[in-house]
Amino acid sequence: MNNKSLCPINQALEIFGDKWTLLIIRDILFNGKNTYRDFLQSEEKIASNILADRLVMLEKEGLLVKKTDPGHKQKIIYTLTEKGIDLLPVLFEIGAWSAKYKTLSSEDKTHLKKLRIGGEKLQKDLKKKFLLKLNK
Amino acid sequence: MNNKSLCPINQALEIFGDKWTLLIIRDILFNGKNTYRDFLQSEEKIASNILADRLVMLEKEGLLVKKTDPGHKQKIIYTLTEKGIDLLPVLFEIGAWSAKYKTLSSEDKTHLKKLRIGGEKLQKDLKKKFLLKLNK
DNA sequence: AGTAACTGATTGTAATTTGCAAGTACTTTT
DNA sequence: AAAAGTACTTGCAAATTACAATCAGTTACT
Repeated sequence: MNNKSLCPINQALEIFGDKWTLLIIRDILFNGKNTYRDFLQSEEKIASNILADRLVMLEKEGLLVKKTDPGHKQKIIYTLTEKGIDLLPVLFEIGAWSAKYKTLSSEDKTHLKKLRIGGEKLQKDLKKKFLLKLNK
Repeated sequence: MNNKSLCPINQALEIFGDKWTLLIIRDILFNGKNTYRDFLQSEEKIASNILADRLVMLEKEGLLVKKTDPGHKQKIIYTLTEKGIDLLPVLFEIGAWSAKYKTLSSEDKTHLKKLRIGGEKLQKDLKKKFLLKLNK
């Protein structure tokens, strides 16, 4: 499934047009996860080989970087680059769509409502927060 | 790959989290396509069995409806429902992301620039246009 | 009326991707 | 020294996708 076209939608889908990639990015952006274990343990139970594959791909594509935790040689912290952080608006719109058409848990509903009310500002703040993480 | 979780992102991805579904919707929304042949002939060369599968799924999920062309019994016109049309913001954001990070054809670049300048208004107009199509 | 082209599919088979369970190699904790 | 935690890797079965061919009804042409 390689390079079907130069269409912007298609080019984007060649990176995150699958069932798992955006879930990993969601975990980082909304659920505070940043290690292999974190991702493995998330609700949807991604398989370890798929996870490894996607992490390599996302790094290759420049959406995230690996950093070893200082004082914890074995631990690897996955951090989004700006290119990755900039998927925030995409995830917001997907969330908004689900909020309108899917039955969600009341937890998710209030969470999404907050996001909708916060809107632009909240997205900017979130982006700033992750850019800080990236640069330290 | 069924019902991994109730997370809004995941629920959405279970519908359009693959390489093809959003391309079909893009074709309808941005490229004026609305028949099986149209979709088959688009740049990325979707296989006919995959296309058939996705169209059935999208109808089942309520994102599009089939209408037979009056005066052309064989021809089936695929039309987005509001649920489908409401993926417009998602596609916009994906386009914006690609505009920032991918090398695009100059054609696509000017197209996306127009969309960015048009912004909200353009999205509203597009939605109205497709709602009209749906209701006639 | 007969034939060719067009329509939305379906079928069969090979290639690819995913899912699952187990294992590896190294590090940190106890 | 042993146990638990870390990021993966491996092997194999199952599911999905890709590709080419075919089908059956409809429309257009002569």
